[in-house]
Amino acid sequence: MGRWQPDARARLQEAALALYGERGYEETTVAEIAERAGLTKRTFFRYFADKREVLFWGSELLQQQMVAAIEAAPATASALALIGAALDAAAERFEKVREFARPRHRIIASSPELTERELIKAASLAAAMARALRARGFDDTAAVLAAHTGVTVMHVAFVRWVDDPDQTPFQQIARDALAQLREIACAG
Amino acid sequence: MGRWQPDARARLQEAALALYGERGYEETTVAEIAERAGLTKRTFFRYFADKREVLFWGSELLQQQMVAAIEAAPATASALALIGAALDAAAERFEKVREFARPRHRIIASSPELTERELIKAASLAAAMARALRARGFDDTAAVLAAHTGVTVMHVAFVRWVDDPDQTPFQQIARDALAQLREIACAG
DNA sequence: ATAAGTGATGTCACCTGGTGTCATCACGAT
DNA sequence: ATCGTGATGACACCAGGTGACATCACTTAT
Repeated sequence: MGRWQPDARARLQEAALALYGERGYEETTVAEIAERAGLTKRTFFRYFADKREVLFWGSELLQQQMVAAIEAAPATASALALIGAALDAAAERFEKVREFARPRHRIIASSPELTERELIKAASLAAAMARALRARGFDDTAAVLAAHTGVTVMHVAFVRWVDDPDQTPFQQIARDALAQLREIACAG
Repeated sequence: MGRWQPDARARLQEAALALYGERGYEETTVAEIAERAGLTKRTFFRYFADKREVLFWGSELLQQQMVAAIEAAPATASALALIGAALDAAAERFEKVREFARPRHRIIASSPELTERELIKAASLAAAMARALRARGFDDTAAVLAAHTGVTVMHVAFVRWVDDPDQTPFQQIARDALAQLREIACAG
């Protein structure tokens, strides 16, 4: 083994998740996270842009998979069908990280600063989905509306899923929510 | 005139808007804003919780008016009709501040930090609208979906409105967007 | 085998956002 | 004239974040 332990990034993530959970986000210091990981504050900021980002590393993966699902759907698909395909992709990803999703979500929900960061990630996801929809011929307004709507449905479903005692699959919860949205928009 | 010039808050807001516009948000220091307003850094933080909040003071007014519009609508109104009423209220408010809306929006869009703050304000608005919808008998999921959808439509319309060379009324742009959303959700 | 180079880390100094605490001063009330 | 009150200033301090440079293990060329 060399001078440096491997997986510095993963160690920092684990340390941060643990400390944020134990003592709260605001009460945790970057220096403490780094120390717990056997590193220094300066090194923390070489791996993560700021104190919040350590909880969001890897969130581009979800974005990539949802965009890919939109691109891969049959050419005849409606906007709502494309959103459904993206949500199925999200379901696949979420089920894979179920174990971490709950504590992470609890931490984020407990801090306005972290909630802000999550919201801008969601906005970035929506923008990426809108690009994919535009690329499939939808006009700008329709693409943006559909993309944001999809992200909203995802978020609503996520909150229900992460605290669901029955462990209902995300896919089912999301599909129900999407159907409910359709009712709202088409009724009256 | 006494020791203190009046309207310290307004002076701080003006100074901040001017400096953020001239030199950029990140490049502007709270001490500089305070100095331009004839005050000190400490006093700035007595009026505003942080460097971002100075651009968002008064945003509860929009929320109050949109919620009030939902509460005041006829009892038979559908969820979509209630969103429409809320958007009309937003239109009224936006037209009143048209002059400031553009430079302020430019500044916010230029800084991720400020965008984050705007997003959490939007989320708070959506939560308030969802409460109002629940109070009118909608179940939780429907209320949250409708409220977020309304905020999305508002935002899409706002971005078009603020840069529209024809100065089309916000109300019209928002109504068009809402109709387009309906098409998306009900088609296919 | 030794020297040079490379990449990850540590060290240190520094700026700025943000807060707690106490002093100060103008004003109104007594 | 005195006293209280509320807004402000002054000052010290902490933590997030960054730039610059030193350090050390490991690799590669000679």
